[in-house]
Amino acid sequence: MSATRPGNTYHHGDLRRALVDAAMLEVERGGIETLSLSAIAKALGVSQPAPYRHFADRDALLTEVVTEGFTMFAAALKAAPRRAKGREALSRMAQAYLRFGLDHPGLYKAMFASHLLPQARDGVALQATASASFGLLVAAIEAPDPESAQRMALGVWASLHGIVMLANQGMLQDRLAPIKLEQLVEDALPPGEHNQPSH
Amino acid sequence: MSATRPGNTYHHGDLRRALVDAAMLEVERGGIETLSLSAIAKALGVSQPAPYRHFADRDALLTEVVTEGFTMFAAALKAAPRRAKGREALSRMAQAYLRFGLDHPGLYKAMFASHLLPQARDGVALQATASASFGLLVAAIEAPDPESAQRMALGVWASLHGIVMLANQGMLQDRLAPIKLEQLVEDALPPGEHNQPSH
DNA sequence: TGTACATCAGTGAACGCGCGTTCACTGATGTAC
DNA sequence: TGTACATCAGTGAACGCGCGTTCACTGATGTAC
Repeated sequence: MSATRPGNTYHHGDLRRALVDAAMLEVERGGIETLSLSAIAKALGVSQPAPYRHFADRDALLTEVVTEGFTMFAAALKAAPRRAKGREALSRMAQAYLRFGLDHPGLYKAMFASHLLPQARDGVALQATASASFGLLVAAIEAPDPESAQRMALGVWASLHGIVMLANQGMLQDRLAPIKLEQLVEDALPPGEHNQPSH
Repeated sequence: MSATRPGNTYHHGDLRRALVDAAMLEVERGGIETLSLSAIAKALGVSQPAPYRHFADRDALLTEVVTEGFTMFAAALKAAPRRAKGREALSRMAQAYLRFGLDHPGLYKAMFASHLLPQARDGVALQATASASFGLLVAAIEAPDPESAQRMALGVWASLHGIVMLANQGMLQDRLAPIKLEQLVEDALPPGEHNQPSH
């Protein structure tokens, strides 16, 4: 009866968990459009209406998937700088951003370019979750005042988002030649104090 | 019998043209996912299978829409600099890019973030069309050598793409405060010779 | 420990829907002579 | 100009499909006494 369902081992075991995992895989494989509740239920060896015991509808399951995506994403950004500080920390965070986007193309697109985020119902909660990640970026920027930091962070975010989306569309591979995506990310960051050499 | 169908005024008038126009409107309104051949046919007062006289399938119609989108896009970029040269020309082109993206959210997303571009069948032709626009961007960049120009253009492109996509998702409006999208675009460009003031 | 009951995660059948697409056709338009 | 024919853009009916979702149900699990 508790909200967190401690040891939920009913009939199936933990269908809710299994649904979210399967949905996440499907979002990665085929994107958000092709995800079908029926197909997932069938794949899990469960009847078609079974998912409705755990999710009000298709979008509710998708929202859960995307929410978990944002959590993973924030964790990746947070962990990236390790002990580094200042400009180096920002660089590592940006590279972690790129890596996450490339490693999870379907999930990333579902998070940042689907109908879920602009939606009235769950969009607000998702927006808040997404904002946490953006906050990490702002905090990693060194700027004279908060407004500059916000502005620079927006620029960096847009760049990273563009790089990830274009790369995942396959639109950069022919044009990169010797240039690497990592270098493109580095170029997108504000210059460091000592104008450090590219690596 | 000519390929261009000179005065095609058969039964409907010009169903092909009408289909593309209606599809473009639908892509703008509801995006690429919700576009339905049947619905469009019905809306045009024509039977459900009529579109198949002009397009092999749904994707063929969508490809046509996106191709026209790229043509409009390239024209907008090309026209933007007017008589300006150098850095000012680049700035105007970038602002035109932003404007196009904001004015045609559904079309822009269909062009740059749909399944069509990475597709084997028509993707190649589309990629070529898209490349023309990117070429305009490269040409507008002043750089010591072609490789630098390419690299800088990729950076600018990614920034613009990110700004457009995030803005159209509604993810920037709460964060911009006094910052304007146009300013964000300006920030994304390489600095000019005289470090000109922002306008 | 044993029994009666409440809860609730699953089932099976069915719904209405709109979709993309195929088919054989019809009838309007264009063309050759 | 008139007729016979070819072309081809449309129609009407139908297909199979998978979808999201609702419903009344069943049977396993958990709980109170």
